Amino acid sequence: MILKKKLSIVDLAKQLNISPTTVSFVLNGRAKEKRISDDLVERVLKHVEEVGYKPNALAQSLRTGKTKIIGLMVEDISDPFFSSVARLIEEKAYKSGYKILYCSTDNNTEKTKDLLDVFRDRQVDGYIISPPEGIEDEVSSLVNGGIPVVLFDRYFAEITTDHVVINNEESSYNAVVGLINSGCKEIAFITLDSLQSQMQDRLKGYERALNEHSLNHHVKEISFFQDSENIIKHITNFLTRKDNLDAILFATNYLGVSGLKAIKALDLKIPEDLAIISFDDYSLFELHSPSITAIAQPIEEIAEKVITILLNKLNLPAKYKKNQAIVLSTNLILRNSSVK
Amino acid sequence: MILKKKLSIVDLAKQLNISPTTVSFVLNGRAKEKRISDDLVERVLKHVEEVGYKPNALAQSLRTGKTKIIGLMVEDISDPFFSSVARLIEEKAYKSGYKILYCSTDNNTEKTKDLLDVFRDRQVDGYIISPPEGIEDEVSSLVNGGIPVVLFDRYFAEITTDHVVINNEESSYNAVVGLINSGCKEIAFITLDSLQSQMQDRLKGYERALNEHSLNHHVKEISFFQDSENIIKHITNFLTRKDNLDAILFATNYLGVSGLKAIKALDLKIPEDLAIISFDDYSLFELHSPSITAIAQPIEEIAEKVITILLNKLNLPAKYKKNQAIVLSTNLILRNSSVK
DNA sequence: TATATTTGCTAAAACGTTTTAATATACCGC
DNA sequence: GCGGTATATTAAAACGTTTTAGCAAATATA
Repeated sequence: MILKKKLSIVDLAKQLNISPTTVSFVLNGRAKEKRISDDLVERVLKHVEEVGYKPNALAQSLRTGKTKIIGLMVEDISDPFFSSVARLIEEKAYKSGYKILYCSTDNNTEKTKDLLDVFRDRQVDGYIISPPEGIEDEVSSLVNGGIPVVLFDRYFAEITTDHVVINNEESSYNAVVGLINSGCKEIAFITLDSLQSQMQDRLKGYERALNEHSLNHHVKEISFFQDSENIIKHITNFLTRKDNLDAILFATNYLGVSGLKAIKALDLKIPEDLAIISFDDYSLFELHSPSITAIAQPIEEIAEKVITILLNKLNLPAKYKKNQAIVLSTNLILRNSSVK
Repeated sequence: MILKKKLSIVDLAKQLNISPTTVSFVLNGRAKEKRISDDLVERVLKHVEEVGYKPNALAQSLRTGKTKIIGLMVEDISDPFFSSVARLIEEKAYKSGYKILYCSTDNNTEKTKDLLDVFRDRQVDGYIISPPEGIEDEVSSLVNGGIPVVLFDRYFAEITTDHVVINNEESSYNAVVGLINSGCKEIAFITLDSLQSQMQDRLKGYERALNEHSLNHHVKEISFFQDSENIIKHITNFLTRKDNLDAILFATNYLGVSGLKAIKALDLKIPEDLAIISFDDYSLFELHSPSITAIAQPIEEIAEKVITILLNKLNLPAKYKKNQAIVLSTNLILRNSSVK
């Protein structure tokens, strides 16, 4: 890769004594259609190869309106769930010639709106978003404007969009039933004070399981906008106040991690004093002593569905763009923390 | 954010009955310099505000040659170390109006070369790279071409570039000395078969510590291109063959994690049978039983230095662009796994 | 031989900015 | 009332593509 003065398609055309139009047609594979002679096609391609010409992507984008860039907004790229999904999405996107412009929303509505503006200014071709609360209108106008958008991890019930989520309610229902079957009676649900669909559904599943077995509800909602220190404090406080609990379901992996820290500090035994299940599996839960039962999301499948839907929308004619709502199943990985 | 037909600066000018040039000058804060009357400036700004005009970033980039995009290449965005650094870099970049185009290199030389081409085609203004082996020439030509590049986590001794790394040799030296002081005699180093600077330096530190104490070397190099399953197999095999070991230093966090899995499977006791220290701290090491001593990299500081250097290079005149080689210190977090 | 069709290629406009160089008017001193 | 300078604004070129519409020559049709 040597950085000479960059050649333009006009330079190229001059060198070949033909018009830029012809070069462009050849390069865009429209030679047959435009009846460029095979001789000339070959001459162009050979020369392009020789001088190592690369078109200016900006100029192409300006002219065509297509950037081949996908905007990816996740809650937090340093979260293991989101970074794993992002990794897989990136891989598949690059394979189809798309690049990823990314950002973390922090679940912050205003920040997200700004970021959407940035993406729009940059004219990304499509959006992949794990949306915070309060951006329904913005998502709507994108969708109504015919711009490909795929939501994941959560969605807005009020607006029709393509989205890929998991069966949150069923997942937490099954987890809680598992706890009940292993003898737990006072089961807490530690979650975020979030109205996002995935959080609400997880709550519903928890409540349904308890109701069906006539058990007491113990819900602790923690504000999303806390650092890890404070989350631990709140959980510690909750556990100290509620000293009759015998199990906890954590609604996200980082709540689970903070919970484990709190439990360790309080010197409680898992699962004897307290059985544990957490959403979102990862290596920590596997290696922990005792190992932690987790609701594993099908990360590969999520990424696969998200990018496939988006690429289809990007490349297929509008009439095929029916909205898809994909609901994937989780996998309850039973480990020692939930068996009394 | 409503998606009307997008207005151009020309439309705006027509509506105001002035020339696009004037609008452009006002919008770029060059009104004073260009002696646009205060009246007109106000009229323009008011109208821009009213119609919600946003300039087309592509056209701007095409004209100015600046994209306000930074290309970020990390080894693997789903690795906790890299995703944490990426997160912080992203945050600071956005604050200065820069966006991040990112990708994972997989430490794959060819893939990385392709990705560099993609970034160049997209005309990113600057590069942040944790480089794989074999891209010295590509990095050289960027640097020689006057394009801002900052390497991190590792660098190339043969070429002068700005880079931000940690004191790898000293860090592993100190870790090994720690193990020796707590009575270990047969200390293994499990690392990657990598010629990258950080890996070589970590190896050097290990060897120097052993040599100074006349102890036996036990180095296990694992190929980078393995999935986690195979890494565990190799470590298990190594541990089985070398049954006289009493301590291990892992050269990266995921080697550490795989090592813990292997150790668990072999039912060895930490630290009684085997003391453990790993590079790169994260929550798993803190919560593990016993907790795992780790060499923590100063993630905040790394991100801060990287982005500061890059932004300076992007915004300061060329003459100030002296290369900086930053070496930061790690923090050996002593936990139970390394105290016999 | 005149007319239509196909073949092979291109000129010029367009995308939406920024920037250079210029113009036109007003003001000033003398 | 004339040269000079400051003031206020703009026309046009440039960035590097793609694409529309069209031209000329060659071939087919009648």
